[in-house]
Amino acid sequence: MAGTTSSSASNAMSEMGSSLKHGSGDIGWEYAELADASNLDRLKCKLCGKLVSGGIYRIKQHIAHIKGNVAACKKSSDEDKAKCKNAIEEAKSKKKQKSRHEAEIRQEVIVEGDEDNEASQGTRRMPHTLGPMDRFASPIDPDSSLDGSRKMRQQNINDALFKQRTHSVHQYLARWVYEAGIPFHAIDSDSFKRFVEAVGQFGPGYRPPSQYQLREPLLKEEVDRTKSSLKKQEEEWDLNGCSIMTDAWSDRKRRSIMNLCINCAEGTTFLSSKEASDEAHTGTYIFEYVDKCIEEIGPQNVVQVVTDNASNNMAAGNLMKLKRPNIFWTSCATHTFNLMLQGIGNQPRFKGVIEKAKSFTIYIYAHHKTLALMRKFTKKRDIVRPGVTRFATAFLTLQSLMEKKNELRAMITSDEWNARKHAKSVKGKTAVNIVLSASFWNG
DNA sequence: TCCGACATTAAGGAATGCTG
DNA sequence: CAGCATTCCTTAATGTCGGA
Repeated sequence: MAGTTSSSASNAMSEMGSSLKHGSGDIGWEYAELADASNLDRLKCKLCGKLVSGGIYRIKQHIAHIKGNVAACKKSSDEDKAKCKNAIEEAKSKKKQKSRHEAEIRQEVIVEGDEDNEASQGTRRMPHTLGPMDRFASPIDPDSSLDGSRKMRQQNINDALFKQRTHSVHQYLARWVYEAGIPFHAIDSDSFKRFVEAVGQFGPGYRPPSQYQLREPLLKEEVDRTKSSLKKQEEEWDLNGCSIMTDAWSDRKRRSIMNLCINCAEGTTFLSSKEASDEAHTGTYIFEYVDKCIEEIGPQNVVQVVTDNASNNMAAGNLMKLKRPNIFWTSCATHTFNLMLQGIGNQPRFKGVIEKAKSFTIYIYAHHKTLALMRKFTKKRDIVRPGVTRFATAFLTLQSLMEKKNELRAMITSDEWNARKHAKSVKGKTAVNIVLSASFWNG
């Protein structure tokens, strides 16, 4: 769609012989126009009419009489030459500036107590421009003499110096972590350690990949690698079979997500997930999704499917039984347990207490001041809050309330509590009544 | 609910590399 | 050195989210 409109637009433009079409303000367009609307690399020099392929850059070279890729334009004036030359130089200097900036950043890096700093600065340029031979050099620094001396020195380095240097590297690392908002635990990951070691082995002048490299080629490589590393698991599937586990949940944006994981003796793998907000989670829907995945893995490998006990899942289970009678449809034990707790919780005797506890905790957490007050009295400990789906937490809440019984009672009878204006509201009073009532605590 | 600051994605274009 | 392919970068469009 977009392609057709843009090409028709460029048609119109080239008819007008205008360079406007290219939103780029590149000066080259003053001297060239598209020779062929469909081929952006094929350009015609406005001065001598020469056809040049290879894009606007070569037009500039053509005008500026820069040899190597195109024949020089015979009709360009000195002014034109200068203009294009400037444009090229400018772009080049811009690039240079960028790399110089980068180099400067590198230069700034001084690892304290690094007495061969001077020496390495001298050689820094060398690895910067890798020659053709570097390709064949061993992954470890090829310059053995330099490398050897450095290694020796590191071994002989005295403790204090070593510490100092480590510290100064730490600082650079920490700054990066803070600036970029890297989660702290990232530092513990093995891949990070490998990375650090790799940089160390590379020596000075390592250039990190660009954003582009990171998100396109490198990512693709990594995906392939991961896939191949899962080969082992797939073999295990073939050998001993596997189970599929599924669950649906809502993320923080209230999007509904369905997950499928595969479990086998080798471990658990995430298989796929699906955003299913706009689909009703009917049994058929779930069944189709799971069935598709079974098809992918190979029906002969799948032993069972594990789900929670929601009725739609049970419906899906029935469908599955019809289509694939040899696959077990198992409901999750935890969920069964959860349902049991829920059943207990619904009995009138517990229900009242739970309701009271709920309204009390909700009140506390609804206002930040009451919350702060509560934390003060309970010494920073929170009350476990009831989740809607996980019924066990209702009981955990009760337990945690019991633990803090005395603190809570002290809190609501304190002056600080009474000074709060919420305390006089209806909800506040209800909360107080709950905590003070013996029937609540005694169940 | 509207705005502004960012983040993410997609597409276009420049630069460069390779080959005959 | 022309022609084509590939890589890289920039820009424009679009999406997201917190705060007024």
